[in-house]
Amino acid sequence: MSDDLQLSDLQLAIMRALWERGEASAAEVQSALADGGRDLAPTTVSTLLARLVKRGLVTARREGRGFHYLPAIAEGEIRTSMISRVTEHLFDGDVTALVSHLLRRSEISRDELAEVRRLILEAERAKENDDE
Amino acid sequence: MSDDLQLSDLQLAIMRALWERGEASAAEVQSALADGGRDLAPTTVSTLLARLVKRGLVTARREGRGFHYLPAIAEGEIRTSMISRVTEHLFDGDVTALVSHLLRRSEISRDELAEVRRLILEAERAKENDDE
DNA sequence: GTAGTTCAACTACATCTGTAGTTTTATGAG
DNA sequence: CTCATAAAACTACAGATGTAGTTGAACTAC
Repeated sequence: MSDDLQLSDLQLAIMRALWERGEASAAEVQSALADGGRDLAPTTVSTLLARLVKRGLVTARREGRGFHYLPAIAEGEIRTSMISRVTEHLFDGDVTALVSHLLRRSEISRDELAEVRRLILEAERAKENDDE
Repeated sequence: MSDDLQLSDLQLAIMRALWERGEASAAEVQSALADGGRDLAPTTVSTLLARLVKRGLVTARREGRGFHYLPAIAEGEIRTSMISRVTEHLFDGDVTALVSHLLRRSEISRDELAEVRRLILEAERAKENDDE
């Protein structure tokens, strides 16, 4: 499971634009990126999209004059795969160590901490009802 | 803070070898990688080390016939930087969302959950004594 | 239907990475 | 002092990525 789907920041930004919208034209993606501070030439964005299509992460569908691009993979899958990599290579696969690092290093607020605690308790309850 | 230090898996593997040992010769790094399943030519490892030196992440120190390489950056710093990136680009900077994902998606064991819960409570206590 | 506009397709190129061969240099053995 | 050896330095090259220009095809507005 998980074909090791690692994306660069820029590729991720593009996928995010698509995930948010469901689908979009190259021009729309270009604007989205520009709004996010990455003002790339339209051709650049098209090139990137074409590469993602080639790689199977995005589907292109003819839409009148041009194309519409839609994500061919779920955001959760990418998240899982990318986090796996970090956990694996940076913490020897020890999720606990990763969380520990997050709690210590990040500027995590009191509210966030409380929220995380809630999540944990919830996860524990879920595990209970789940005779593994 | 954090000059965006992103390392590839292979680069990380090398850094890990150095962090574990404090310092090492190219040959030692080569063996370490081989033990970890990446059997690269000695020259390849040297090339990689040279590049890391050039990039300032590793220091080379003459040691008799050859060199000894030592990490010029702490493991924690790399971890922070790489996790930041993931948090930023994959979860819009929302650490809580990242933890939530970890709890739901990862195969996290009951024991790990308990450990994480302990960490949270500890972090909360620490925050208390810390009139922000 | 002719010209302008808008995309997609194709081409280009620098940089980084993974990978390793070849050349040079220093060092230890004899 | 010479030779073998080992390690560093240099060179090479393919693939991925970031970036964008050029070309060609199709649609739009006259």
